[in-house]
Amino acid sequence: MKQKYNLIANELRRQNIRLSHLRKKVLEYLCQNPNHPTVDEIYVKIHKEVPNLSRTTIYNTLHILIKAGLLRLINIEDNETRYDIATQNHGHFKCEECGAIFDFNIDIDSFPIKELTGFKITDKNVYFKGVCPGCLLNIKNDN
Amino acid sequence: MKQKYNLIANELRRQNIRLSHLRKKVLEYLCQNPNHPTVDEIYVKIHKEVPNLSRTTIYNTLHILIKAGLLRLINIEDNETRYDIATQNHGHFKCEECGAIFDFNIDIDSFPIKELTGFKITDKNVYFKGVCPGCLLNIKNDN
DNA sequence: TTTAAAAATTGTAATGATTACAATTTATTA
DNA sequence: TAATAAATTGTAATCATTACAATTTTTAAA
Repeated sequence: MKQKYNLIANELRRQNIRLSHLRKKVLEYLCQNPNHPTVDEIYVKIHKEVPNLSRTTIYNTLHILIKAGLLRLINIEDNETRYDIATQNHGHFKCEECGAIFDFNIDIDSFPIKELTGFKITDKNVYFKGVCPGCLLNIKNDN
Repeated sequence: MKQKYNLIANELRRQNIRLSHLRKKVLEYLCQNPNHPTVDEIYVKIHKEVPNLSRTTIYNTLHILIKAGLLRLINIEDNETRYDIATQNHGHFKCEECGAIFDFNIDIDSFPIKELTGFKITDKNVYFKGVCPGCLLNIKNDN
């Protein structure tokens, strides 16, 4: 958590992007909650400590982090955008029962795709959907 | 094109989903334009032939096809939802310069992910982003 | 063929996330 | 301390999608 925060803080400094008080808060939240939060989840939490916080600030900060290559935007459902500070090579599984998102390791680079030779690839995403073991159990028990 | 249309029409019949005049139009469009259209692209085209067409009808039809497992919703950007009638196992590459989406073959099932044992997986998606060869060439020539 | 019920379609209004932007506040530098 | 730049706020606009009641069309039965 703390290591990741420091790594990102350093990278921002290197890119001459100021880490203001509110941006620190957002970055702390993202590092402490790597559970792919929505904008609203971030806003509601920080708003408790900073009552006159604007949603626009959250959007601004997230956009800056994305532009700096330090945050990844996750599009699984078309009506909810989520953010992921863990930028290692991994996929996402979304449970359609409880809504939780699970990370899983997958080395996408190990499949060279010959149809994409000559393409410049800057971003690779894998996401699965289905039902997680916990919800599968609940569904069974309900019957 | 025609084969795919017939396959889907049969499956709809099997599921007791009526293929009305407008639904036929939408399905024809999707089969003839497997280039991952947006709702608006579909609407604008069919609206030319059917002037008093409602957008809601397009949404309804697409939802019905998705529910029947015959259409796939693609979320790459968070502000544009696209639809894909080709349901074979393939990935999508989106060019961030020209916006085009390219299909590529990838056999996702060939990577068993041990972290997801016990999960019920119903949907697997892979998408990449970057710049396509055509746009790479244009960028080079502009300099 | 006529009629009643069911399904499809329309069109308007509501929703809700995101963005635009001008005004204000805060931080930085000379 | 003053001048400048950057960050933040808050309201209004945008835009895709959904909700829903009214209307039209289709289906199936009498």
